[in-house]
Amino acid sequence: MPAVRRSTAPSQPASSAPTRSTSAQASSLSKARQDNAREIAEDYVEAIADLITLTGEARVVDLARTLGVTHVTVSRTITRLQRQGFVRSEPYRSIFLTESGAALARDCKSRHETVTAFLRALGVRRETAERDAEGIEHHVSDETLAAFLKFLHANG
Amino acid sequence: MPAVRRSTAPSQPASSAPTRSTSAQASSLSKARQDNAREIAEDYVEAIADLITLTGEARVVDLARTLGVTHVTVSRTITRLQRQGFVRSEPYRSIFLTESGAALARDCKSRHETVTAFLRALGVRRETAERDAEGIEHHVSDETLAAFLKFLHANG
DNA sequence: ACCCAAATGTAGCCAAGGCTACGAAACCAT
DNA sequence: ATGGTTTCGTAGCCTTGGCTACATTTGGGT
Ligand SMILES: [Mn+2]
Ligand SMILES: [Mn+2]
Ligand SMILES: [Mn+2]
Ligand SMILES: [Mn+2]
Repeated sequence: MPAVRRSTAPSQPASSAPTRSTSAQASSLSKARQDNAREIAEDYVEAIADLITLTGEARVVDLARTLGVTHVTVSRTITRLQRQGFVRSEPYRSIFLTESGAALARDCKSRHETVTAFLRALGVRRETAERDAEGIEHHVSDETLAAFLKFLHANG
Repeated sequence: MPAVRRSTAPSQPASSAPTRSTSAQASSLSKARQDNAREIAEDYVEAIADLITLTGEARVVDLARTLGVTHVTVSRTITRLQRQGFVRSEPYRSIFLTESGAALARDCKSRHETVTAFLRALGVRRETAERDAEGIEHHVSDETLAAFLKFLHANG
């Protein structure tokens, strides 16, 4: 008798179906992948802006402390951010934001604060709101952000 | 005269300050890094569960379409998920969720739906809600999720 | 049975984020 | 000015997510 082969589950035609209805979902999902580097960039420029405001300059060690990574990781990432035009820096000097980088930082900080305030308004504890906002901030579209602001204005 | 050295910005003591106040923030941020693989895992198990429900089985090609990546990427990721105990699969066969994987899938799907419904309730358009939820779902803590649900019940 | 198209796997490449270890530069006191 | 501490850079390693090109296995049709 022929070996049983076939998996142990099926019981339905399967296959051939998913081809069109899923493509919409695919775009939502595939996006989320490559965007990792962009999220990192956002956290960096925001941290750099904060450090400059708070201490006058952004140094590698300070960024490493703020971001919770080693100075090596910061150093290499700064190289990438410079290549992408968000910062400029010279060896052993502190780091500066370019116009583009500063603009991104402003945008990120704004989103960060809106998300945090929104979660707080919903009754989430400060610590949790801060933690969740740190991740959520990178995924709120302008439309959703507007909805958050509208809610805040209505429940101020 | 001694070369000018020093960067072109400062004007403040700088340094030495950020060391304690930043550590809280660091934990929020450092988290967001390594968690990338976990987010991917969540999207995979959720997609696998959906495919099994919809078509009876989850095959590599279907996953590739759903997730918007090539079958090669899916294949390798499945290997990792198997190593981590979320799925089991044999060469050329369809993919199954383990108990652990199924549990994670249920949790993710639940979060996904709650976030989507919440955004919809806030007035965000369906398409935008779907897209944003796909990213936000991975960053919502139990506490925040509870706040979302509370809002939904109050504004059902 | 056989053949071919589709599905899956493999090899090998890249970018990115993380790390440790170690060397070089800068800075601060003495 | 010199030396020690701190900061920064480099080398080299790992993991992961993506890809193309190519090999292999399945499975359906003739
Ligand atoms: Mn963040
Ligand atoms: Mn932030
Ligand atoms: Mn997702
Ligand atoms: Mn999802």
